[in-house]
Amino acid sequence: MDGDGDGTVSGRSGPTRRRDAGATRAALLEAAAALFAEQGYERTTVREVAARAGVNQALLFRYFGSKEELFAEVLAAQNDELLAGPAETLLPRVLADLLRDTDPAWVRRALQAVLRSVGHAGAAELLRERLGAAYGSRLASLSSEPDAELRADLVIAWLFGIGLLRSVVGKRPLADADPDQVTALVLRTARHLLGDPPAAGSGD
Amino acid sequence: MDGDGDGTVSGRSGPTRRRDAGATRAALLEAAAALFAEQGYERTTVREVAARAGVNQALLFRYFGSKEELFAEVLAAQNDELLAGPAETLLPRVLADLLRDTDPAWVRRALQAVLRSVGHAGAAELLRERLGAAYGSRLASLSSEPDAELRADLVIAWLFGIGLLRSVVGKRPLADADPDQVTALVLRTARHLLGDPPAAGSGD
DNA sequence: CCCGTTGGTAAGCGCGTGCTTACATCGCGC
DNA sequence: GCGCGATGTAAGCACGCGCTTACCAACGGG
Repeated sequence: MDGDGDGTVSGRSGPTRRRDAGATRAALLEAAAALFAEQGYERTTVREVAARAGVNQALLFRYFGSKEELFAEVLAAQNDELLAGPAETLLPRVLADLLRDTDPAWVRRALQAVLRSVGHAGAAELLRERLGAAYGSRLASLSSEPDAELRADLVIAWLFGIGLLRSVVGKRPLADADPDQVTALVLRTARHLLGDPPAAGSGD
Repeated sequence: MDGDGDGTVSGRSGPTRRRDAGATRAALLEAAAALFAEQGYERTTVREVAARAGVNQALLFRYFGSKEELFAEVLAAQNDELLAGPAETLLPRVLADLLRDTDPAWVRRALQAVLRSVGHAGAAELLRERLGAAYGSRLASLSSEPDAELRADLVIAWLFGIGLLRSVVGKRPLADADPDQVTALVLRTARHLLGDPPAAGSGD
């Protein structure tokens, strides 16, 4: 920052931020997750992500290789979070995530990102092969019907539809509804669809 | 097609197709509807639409003004189709559209187009202000619960979620499920959620 | 037949996108 | 202190996008 350091000769003035690769990388990841959730993959540009992270866009490519790989890492970083917990608490927890009105931690916004990015193969794959598969097997374990897996899929479809209609589309009255009221209706109806749970201790 | 008509001087060889503005316009509309349903708005380029319609892309702008207006016309052209019929047949009919496996007439593919284009304001508006509002009032009329409108919204969310998970995401077993089986499950469960219909003839 | 309007074409424009390049400087280990 | 690799910067590239322009010829009416 000495007097002769204004670098106007070539416009290459070098670093003005303290160097911290880890923080830079985390800032990009968080900015990307937020923007993908708000706008979806297609409408989010790498310049926007870098600006929100407060870094130069070239760093996005240095740390993540491409926009595509950044998206993959955003999804992967949130994958475990979305799959945590046992089957019995799955529905209330996913509903809580979907219905939460205050700004959640970015790690909880994956569903919004993928719902807004369904045209992207990576998002569709996450919905189908990871979330869908994991949610499906857990929800099916709550039903003793012969078509338990199909019923589980219909519940998953409902969850995603709720997220879509409330947060992405903004349809009232669902968009403004009291989360507890929605949750109560959904849990009761899902219970009806799934039927009785398998007997836990009836085996001889 | 005479020997001296190879037009290599300026590359402006003039028309090679018989002129029919109406057919051209319809071809563009149909091609756009199909591509928007397959790929969503963002990933569909005007060159693709024109190529599928078998016309020069400049005609897209001549007849529709912009890609944006083309999309609006595609949605508008399918709006009435999606809203036809009374409340009692709404669910079976929308489900039939969503679950139909053979290539439907393009006019019936609006839901897929909008589900794949939810990031686009026009699609979101259609889902919210037109389809959502119309479906909502009709479904709410099938319920005598005090929160009938919210329950109707939850049914709409389900419909959209089913379309999303089956056609856009391709999640099995829902993607491969027998339409009649799905319809039976959904109708029964929706009936449970909506509760008893209003009394039709109890007034004196 | 002539002329004006209409519909079709090829080529090109301006801009924004994802991505790259070259340079500067920091920070750490020796 | 020095050297080198790591990290940050500004500028720029190649390409594709939506859209425009200029031209040609078909078509229908007078």
